[in-house]
This record gives sequence, structure tokens and C-alpha cells, in this order.
Amino acid sequence: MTAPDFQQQLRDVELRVTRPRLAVLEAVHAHPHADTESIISAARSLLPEVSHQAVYDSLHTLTHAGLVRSIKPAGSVARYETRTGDNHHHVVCRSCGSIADVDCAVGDVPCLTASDSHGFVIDEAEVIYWGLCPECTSAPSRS
Amino acid sequence: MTAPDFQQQLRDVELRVTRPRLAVLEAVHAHPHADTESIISAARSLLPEVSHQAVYDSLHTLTHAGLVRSIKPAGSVARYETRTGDNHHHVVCRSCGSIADVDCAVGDVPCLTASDSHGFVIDEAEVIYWGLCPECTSAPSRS
DNA sequence: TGCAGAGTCTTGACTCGTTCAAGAAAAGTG
DNA sequence: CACTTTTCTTGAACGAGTCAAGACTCTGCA
Repeated sequence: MTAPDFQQQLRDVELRVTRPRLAVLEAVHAHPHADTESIISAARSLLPEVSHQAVYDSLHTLTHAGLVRSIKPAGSVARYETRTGDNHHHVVCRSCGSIADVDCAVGDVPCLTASDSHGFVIDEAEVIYWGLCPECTSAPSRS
Repeated sequence: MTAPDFQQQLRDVELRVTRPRLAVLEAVHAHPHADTESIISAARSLLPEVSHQAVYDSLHTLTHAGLVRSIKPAGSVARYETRTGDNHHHVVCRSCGSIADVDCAVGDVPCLTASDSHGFVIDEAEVIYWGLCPECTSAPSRS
């Protein structure tokens, strides 16, 4: 994934190509599951003067456009990733908060079938597996 | 579910029986999926002088003990419910934020099998279905 | 019933991720 | 290149949730 690719991604969804957006897109791509602060740092290593506000705004815009996806496990701040549209899920470590991707166990667009949806029109199923990561399993920190 | 039942619940998990806890437990039971502020109001209708801090603390304690469960859909504040241990899930309306219970589509403790868990030890699967509730489907507010 | 000690609650201040607002700057258009 | 619209910068504000210290309650035991 190169810089021109990111530009093309933006144009494909009819967004203006701006340096903050490119920096944010590249930062999210390079640091999957990073929180906003990390993304701000990463974006600033590419474009030193970006304001945090521009990063927040870009993240919102890109999320709306579907280029990035945000996840917010309970007890964590917002995190972002560029892997979208393939209906994958996440495992979150209860101890250290680290996140890993998990492909959907059931198929392509699987978990979209709730047993009784109460009349809701469902368009997405979000699954979060909670547990302990390998490191925290072997060395469980403060219990 | 009567007041003595709540007392018994607390004793069963070896928690002290205090009026704030009873009020919180009853409030959560009476208002499933309510946010913290609503629970504070509801608890105060039973016990006028409870501090918000006591409610927060009780909610945390009860959550730890497994008597209540907290859910935090992205973009929403924390919400609580007393239905625990049956591995049910939730539908959340993207428009108005209302929440409904959904029984697990697959079985009893189903979704606990991720295809590749990356070495994580998984103990819970949390599923949130996103969509539109019946009201917002027929009258979609500001798009 | 009364006492001691651990655990809880009240009060009030504070943190920090996120949002709001107004003006300046930059991207796209002809 | 000038113009219009969108986006970015700066700086302040918001608010759910947390922290801390002291007062108060609950429970177990004499």
C-alpha cells in the first residue's frame, strides 16, 4: 500500500485529498488497532504540524466513508483499523487491552442472523471476544 | 423479584447488604439497558440521598460480582442490565440508540469459538447487532 | 445489646478523551 | 488565476467517569 494508493482510495470515495487525511490513513494502516493518541503521533511523524482536531475530523470522515473502521471495546478509548468490509472480529485482552483480529468463525456475513430481531433492521454484527492474550496468560499481572 | 430477593442475591455473592446497593440493584432490574444517569434517578426515587459516587461504586461492585452486566455500545454511555449468565446479546439502533435483547442465535455458549484465537484464552463473546429499530425504520430522523 | 474493625458512602475536586466554534488556509472548478 | 466550498488550526469547553479523605454502616463476636 503506497501513498498513491491512499490518494486513490480517497478519490474513490469522493473525498478531497488533503495531507492530513493521507497522513491519518497511512498512520492507521501502519498501526492497526492504535488509539487516537498513537495515531496523532504517527501522523505527526509524517506531517509534523497536524492538529489533533484535524486527526479527529479525518478519522470521522474516513470512518463515514468506510475507509477506516473504529472499534471501542468497553474500558478502552477508540481504536482504528483499515481492514474493512470483510466482517472480521476482535479478541481483546482483559488484562493488557491488546487487540488481535479474528476471522469470522461462521462464514462471510454470518452472525448477521439474530434469532429474534424484535423488528430491528440489522446491518452489521460486531463481535468482541474477551479473554487473556498469551503474554498475560503466562504472566497475569495484578489480578 | 422482590426486595428480599435482592438482599439474598447480595448475600449469595458475599456482599454486604447496604441500602444503596439494594436501590441500585432494584433500579437496574426495573430499567434494563438504562444509562448511569437514569439509574441514579431511579435509585434516588427509592433512596433519595444516594450520591452518584455510591451508584458508580455499587454498579462496579455488582458487575464484578456478576449480578449486573454492563454494556457500552460505541457512541453510548455505559448501560446496565440484571440479565446475566445466559449469553444473550443486543441489538442497538444506530439512530435513536435504543437497545433490545436478542437470544443467542447459535445455542447456549456458542459464539465462543473463534476460528483462530491467536493464542488468546477466550472466556466471553460479546455480540452487538447494529441496525435501525422499528420506529426509526419507518421515520428515519435526520439522515 | 454493645463494641470493634473492615468495608462503604458522602462530598467535592479533578482527569482526559472528545467535541464545539470561529477564523484562516487549502483543495477542487472553470 | 480567481472563486467557492470544504477542511484545518487554535483554543476553549464539555461531561462521563475517577480519585481522595473523612464520616458513616454493616457484620461478627463478646
